[in-house]
Order: sequence, then structure tokens, then C-alpha cells
Amino acid sequence: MKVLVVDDEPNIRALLAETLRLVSFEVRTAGSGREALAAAREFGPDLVVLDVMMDDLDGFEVARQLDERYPVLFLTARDTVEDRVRGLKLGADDYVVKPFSLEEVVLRVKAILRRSAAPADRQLLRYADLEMDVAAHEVRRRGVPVELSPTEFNLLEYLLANAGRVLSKAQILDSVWRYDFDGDSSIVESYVYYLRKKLGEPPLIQTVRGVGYTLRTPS
Amino acid sequence: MKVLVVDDEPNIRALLAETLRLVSFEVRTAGSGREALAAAREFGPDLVVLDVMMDDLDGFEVARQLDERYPVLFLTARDTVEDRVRGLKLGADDYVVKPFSLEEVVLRVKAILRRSAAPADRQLLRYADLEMDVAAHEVRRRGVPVELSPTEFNLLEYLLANAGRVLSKAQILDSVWRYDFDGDSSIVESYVYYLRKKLGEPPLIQTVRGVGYTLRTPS
DNA sequence: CGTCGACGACAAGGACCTTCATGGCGTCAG
DNA sequence: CTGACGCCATGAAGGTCCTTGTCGTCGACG
Repeated sequence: MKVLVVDDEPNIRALLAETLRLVSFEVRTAGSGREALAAAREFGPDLVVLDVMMDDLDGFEVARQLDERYPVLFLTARDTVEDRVRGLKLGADDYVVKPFSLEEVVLRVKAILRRSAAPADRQLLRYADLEMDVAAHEVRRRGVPVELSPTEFNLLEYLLANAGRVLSKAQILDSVWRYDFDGDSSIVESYVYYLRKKLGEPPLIQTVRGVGYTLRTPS
Repeated sequence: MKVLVVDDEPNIRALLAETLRLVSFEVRTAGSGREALAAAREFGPDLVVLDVMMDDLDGFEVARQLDERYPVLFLTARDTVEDRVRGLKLGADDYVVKPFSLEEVVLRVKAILRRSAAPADRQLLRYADLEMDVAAHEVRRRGVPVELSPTEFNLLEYLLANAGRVLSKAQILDSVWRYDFDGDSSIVESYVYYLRKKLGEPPLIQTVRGVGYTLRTPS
């Protein structure tokens, strides 16, 4: 699947490009609205990730000129509430607010592509007796609903998406927390602790001392 | 596969270059950011190993100017990790913290190259009735899980990767321990002892007196 | 408009584990 | 037989992780 990333900040652009490559997308980037239009014509992406705030043409203008040929994931700043409305009116498929977390972006991108391929399907993540309905924002263990805060939910989603694999705290921080978070990784320990408490017995999140955490049934 | 190594410390540079050559990479080195840019253009590497802290251009700047054309493995100091790598990963595929162990670097390099070729892999190392799932950080003997500390795990991984070959204690120390470790090689004896105890019977790690250790079935 | 509760961030302690040095003892080779 | 080498036990030092408590912010609700 081909994704075009458009942002005028090189850092963000590269961050997104590399992250999307890591999850197996073919990525092209553009640093301005004009470039974006050219790149879209030539590259023929399945989706465009598009910053709203750019110098030459703003994201909406670019989207308009792309003329609904491609699904768009907008990147917007928090304070521009009006932008959201405009973005959705223009037929944008979705948006994320800066500063986003990488996991958030990847999930939205996948969601949009899934939607345009086979609409109205519901993503169910499952591991052992644990299941998560992402769309409904619902988590159940043995059928019993578990209430989670947003961060707890995101963390669990990330663990579920990588079930069985050991994830380092740095990795989790990089993926689940916003990219401008500058605290240290002990925050992850706390959230793992909260999750464990809410998810109950038997424990599903295992500590691999000196390495990280993983979702695994205690054999 | 071609790797470009960029570091302004000649020792580190040579250490890395030699190690990577040993595992059959074609290696070119550069001692500064500027050199790196020139060398990359001319050499066309498959991957760049890039020190973050350099005099003229720092690693991030170099990575930016390389413009995502090559995957990058960053080398960073511990205190730099929290500060700058997080969120400012300019398209880096990965990073290792100085002082690293050589095995660590080799594994990351291979992982990145494997990843960009065929993603979503799960590396399984196997020898006799012993198997290691690197991603899950899990070791089983005859299907029975074995709990290992990080160093024990790394040592076993190295032995597995070189199964059948006799490895000297010095070699093991050089590969598995961080390059600034200054104790003596008796530490290897201790860890071999720990491993043997945890892996149980029949013994898989054989002593070759006066030479080193090797993974071999006791036939 | 004020209060309250939920949530996120963070720090601090203590329990536990890992790493590593040291040195005695067994064992192998010459 | 004897020295060199490797095995193993012990313990100190430091690190990692869990758990709890606190504080500030934000939104809901009275």
C-alpha cells in the first residue's frame, strides 16, 4: 500500500515516513502543497497524510485540488477546532491532532484503508480470554467489560497488536505516548501496573526483567 | 550488503568496521558528517551506522540531509536517548546506546536490513531440542520454558548463532559484553555455568579446554 | 460559578534480581 | 605429580521493577 506524507517540518515528515515504512507501507514524502500535488500525480498513493498548516497551499486547498481521488488523513493543531469541521466537510476521511502518538497515526491510516477496501467491518483484537473492540472502544475479559482510561486503552491496544512480542519501555513510549512527551519511561511501569490491576487474574502482561513487557499467558 | 559507518572516534569506527566486515558486510567509513554525506553519495550503502555526537554536523542533521534514502542505525549516549532520539528520530530505523556490545550492533543491523526486505518476521533460533524466539525473548528446551537474565539470554543467543563453532572467552567477551567492559574473562565462565544450570541435561555447552566453549550435542 | 472526581505525570521506598569479583576446590594434561 | 585451567559458591554493589502517594489539570455536574 502506498502512502504520501505531506508536512513542511522535516522532522515530522521523516518521523511519519519511517514509522509507516516500518509497518510495511511504501512511502513517498512532500514538503509543501505544490510538491504534494506533483507527487500525488506521479506516485498514485492509496492514501495521503496531509498537514493542514503549510506555507504555500494549506492542507485543505491541497485536498480540494486532489479532488477526492485519495483518502486523506489530516494533521491539525489542537487549537484549530474550526479546522476539524472544515476538514470533515471536505470529505476527509479522518484527522489526528498534533502532537499525535505514532500508534495513533498508524491505526488511523490502517483504519481508513480498511474502510475504503471493505467498509463497515469491525476490528476485534483478541488474545486468550481478552478481547478489544476498537471501534466500540470496549474491552472484555471472559466477556466481562473492563473500564479503561484513554491511555490505558491505547497501551493495551499496542500490547495486543504485538501480542507475544517483548516490547521495551522505550518502544512503548515511542509508540503510545505523544511524540513530544519528555518524561521518562517509568510512566510506562505505572500504566502497566494500572492495567494489570484492572485486567485481573490470571495476569496477562508479563515483565521480562531488563528487557520490557509482553502479553503472554502464564504457562 | 553495503554499510557506511560514521563516527568521529577512530577506535569506535575501526571496531565497528572490522566487526561488520567479519560478518560479511562491505564496509566504508567516514569520520565526520560532511565526509558521511559525500561517502553516502558515492558508496550507495544499504544502511548507515551513524554516531549522533559529532563535531561538524550532528547525526540528526546528517540523517536529514540523507533525506530518508537510507535506513539509519543511530549510536547515542545514554543521556541523549531520552532527550533527543525520542520524537526526533529523523527516520532512524533504530538506535543503540553507547557503550554497546558488538553482538547488539550486528543484530540490529541485520534486523533493519531484514525488515526493509521482508517485514513482520519472527526469528527462531534452534539447536537440537533447544529453541529461542528472539522477539518473544523466550527460550525453550524440549518445549519447556527457561527463564534467563538479559546477559544469559545474550550469551545463549551468541552461542546459538555460532552453534558448532568453538568460541574463545575473549571472543565471547568482545561480542556479548559492552565494549567498555574491563573485567576479566572469568565472567564468561560464570555465565556459562549459570546457563548450563538453567538449561539442564543433557549438557549442550561443551568446554574445549584451553580454547573456549561451543554449543554441541554430547554424542 | 464552584466543587468534585477522573486522569495523567511523577517521585520515592523497598523488595527483589543481576552483575561481577573473589577465591577455594576439583580436574585435566603434560 | 603438579601446575594450569575451569567449575562453583559466596556476597557486595548496583539496578530494575512494583507499589503507593501526591499534585495539577480538566471536564462533568450540581
